[in-house]
Amino acid sequence: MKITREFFQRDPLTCARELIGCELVWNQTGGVIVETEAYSVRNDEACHTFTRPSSRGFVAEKPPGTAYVYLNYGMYWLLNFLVKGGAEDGFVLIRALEPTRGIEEMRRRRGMNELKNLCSGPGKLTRALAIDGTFHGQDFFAASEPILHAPPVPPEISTGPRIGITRAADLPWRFVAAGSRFLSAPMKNR
DNA sequence: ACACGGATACTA
DNA sequence: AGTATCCGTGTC
Repeated sequence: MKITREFFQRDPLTCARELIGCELVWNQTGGVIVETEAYSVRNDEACHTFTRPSSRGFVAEKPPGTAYVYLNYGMYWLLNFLVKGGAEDGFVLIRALEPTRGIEEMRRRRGMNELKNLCSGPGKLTRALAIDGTFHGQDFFAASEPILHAPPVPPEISTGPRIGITRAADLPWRFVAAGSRFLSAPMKNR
């Protein structure tokens, strides 16, 4: 089932949860999303909109579902989707995939053989799918080819605190496919 | 444990 | 122009 723009016209927590299990495909490479994080424009000091005026402008101007891609630590592109038009605006960060498409091509781009290491992190999966800064602001729902597909059956989900942040580090806004071996880090039980 | 690396947004 | 911070990864 194809994901439409309306999917992203809800709050970030709902979108982050329901993206787990969806297949993300770009140019014959991709996988099933097994880890996401929600970021909210309101009451979330970890969201880019809290410290970046350019990010607030992005939310104001772009339609829901737009790709928000930025360079972190000077080396790794991180992929988010803009969530807008529901109870809260914000972003969903895509943190890990279970590889399904173009595995040999992703192995080449990553210089890695082990399947569980290809897309098990937000910086890894963008490199595997060849996503970079040119994707920032791109509206995938204006294109003909869908890049997101909903699963026939929603997977079981675990939640916990987000990874790698300093502000609002206590909020349990990380979502993973329960028991997946393709995560960026193990989920703490709660 | 540590180095790597650059955009963004501050200060002045 | 100088500084602080940042949603990470591979190798040490």
